[in-house]
Amino acid sequence: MSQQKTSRPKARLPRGFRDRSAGEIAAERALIDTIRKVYESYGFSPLETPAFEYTDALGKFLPDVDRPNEGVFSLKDDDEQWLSLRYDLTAPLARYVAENFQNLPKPFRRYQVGPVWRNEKPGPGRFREFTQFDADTVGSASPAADAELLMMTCDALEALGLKRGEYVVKVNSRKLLDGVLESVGLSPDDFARRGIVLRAIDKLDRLDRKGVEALLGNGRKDESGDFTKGAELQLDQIERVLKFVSVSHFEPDMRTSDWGSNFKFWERDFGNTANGAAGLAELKAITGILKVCEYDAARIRLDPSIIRGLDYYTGPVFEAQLTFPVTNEAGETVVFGSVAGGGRYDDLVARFTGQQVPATGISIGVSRLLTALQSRGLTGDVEPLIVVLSMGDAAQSFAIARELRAAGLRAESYVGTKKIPDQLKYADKRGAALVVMEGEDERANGKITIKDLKRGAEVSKSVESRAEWVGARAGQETVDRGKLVEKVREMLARKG
RNA sequence: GCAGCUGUAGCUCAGUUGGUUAGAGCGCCGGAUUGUGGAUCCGGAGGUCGGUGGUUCGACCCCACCCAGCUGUACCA
Repeated sequence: MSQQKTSRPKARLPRGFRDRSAGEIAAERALIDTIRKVYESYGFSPLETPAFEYTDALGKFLPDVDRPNEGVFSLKDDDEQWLSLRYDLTAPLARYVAENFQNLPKPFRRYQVGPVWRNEKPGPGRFREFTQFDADTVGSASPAADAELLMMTCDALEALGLKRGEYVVKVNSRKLLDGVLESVGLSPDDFARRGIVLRAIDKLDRLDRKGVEALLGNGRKDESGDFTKGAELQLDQIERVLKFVSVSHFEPDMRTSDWGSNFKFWERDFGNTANGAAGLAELKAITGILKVCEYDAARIRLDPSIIRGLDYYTGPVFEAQLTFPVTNEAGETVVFGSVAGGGRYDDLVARFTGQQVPATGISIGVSRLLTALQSRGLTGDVEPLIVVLSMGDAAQSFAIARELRAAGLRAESYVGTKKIPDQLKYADKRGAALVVMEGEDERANGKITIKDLKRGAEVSKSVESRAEWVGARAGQETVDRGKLVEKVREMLARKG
């Protein structure tokens, strides 16, 4: 026996994964339904792809090694080919488009919602399995496609109950930053240093100006003593880069709701570079559309510090942020990061077909958004539950439950083996609204008893002794058997 | 990956300056109460004190290594 003990498995969740129960599921379902309605109203259609893709389709082999990248969950199929769990919904879309190219309408517009997996170290609010909700337009190079996604994101957030000013969708273009770097004298081919600069700018949210300066220069040491290598820029180069991104970050006075003045400022600064000019042209086209459609800078704002993930974005990049404070599980107020992000990726499909297919998309982080919205009381509604106690044979209580279900109510019959007090405890724990009892007494008199658990709980607060509590029969009524459904409806309505 | 902190019952945690049978609360099971959820009381089950090795007459406690978790940081397509 002691041998068996040592081999007993420990009941534990793999780290970075979560169990989710009724309340959260209902809330997520409501959130997804709301977004879905908005996306469908724009003409996007659903697509589902499997959790697994061939690792090379995801582009996730380690450089020069015949083994998948760390960061994805991978396994070898029995034909020796590597499979990986998808880490986002964009790579599977690119594969789908490449595989079905000739049959798809162009532009191809689809939305997809589902879990994605990342094999990384989890942190507070960061998991290895989470849900994303994506919308993409494939096969259009027009800034109209980008502008539409921005407007649709605003509509979705507002459909979820967010007010103007409680969120902001920020736009930038990768080409702008390339223009800045070019004008500063950093070669576009210096990928390593460019990457460090991008990452440093991406950290503006979390670090102060000094920290970002250090990362752009010689490097930075954090509180734990760990050192991060910097981009080795000269002081005047750092100055120019920070001036560009600081439009919205360090100098609130320069934050402008007038898109035009930003453009003038940037044109002077780096409009003469090829990348800079191209980026400005894109953004002007997008903002022109937004203006006419009356999505002003209170909702969608240019922000040069928006960078997003490094690799596949080729033009405009987007990020939606919440502007109100959010309380986390520990009860602390936290600055909530982005709840959606995306951008233009013109080269992804070309990986498969060799032909460039312009594409743009945005992805809502469902799990994160849910956390934020829950603190504002967005919850899914669940039909009240009625528990029928088992007081004779099971068939009897099943019959009552069936009668209630036939009337469109949500009813379950107790299928355990316990006595009445425990059955009531069970109903209580389930959060049931009502309990129905039909024992020998009732049956003999053609009656049935219905108990309102919430009202009973109220009564118990003023009850001292057990005899009194038991005798009170709190919140319950006994009526003619034939009036079951009628009475149940009445009691449910009374609560609401 | 790097750094710091933490591992004792299903959960949250006490505890021993090294000394026989390791504790509490919650939860669970049974009872007081054969058909009434709260409150209260009684009883019970549940632990190789993260693992391995060492020091010692003796280790849950001290030492070394390992493992896991947490926090920060890096990476994050």
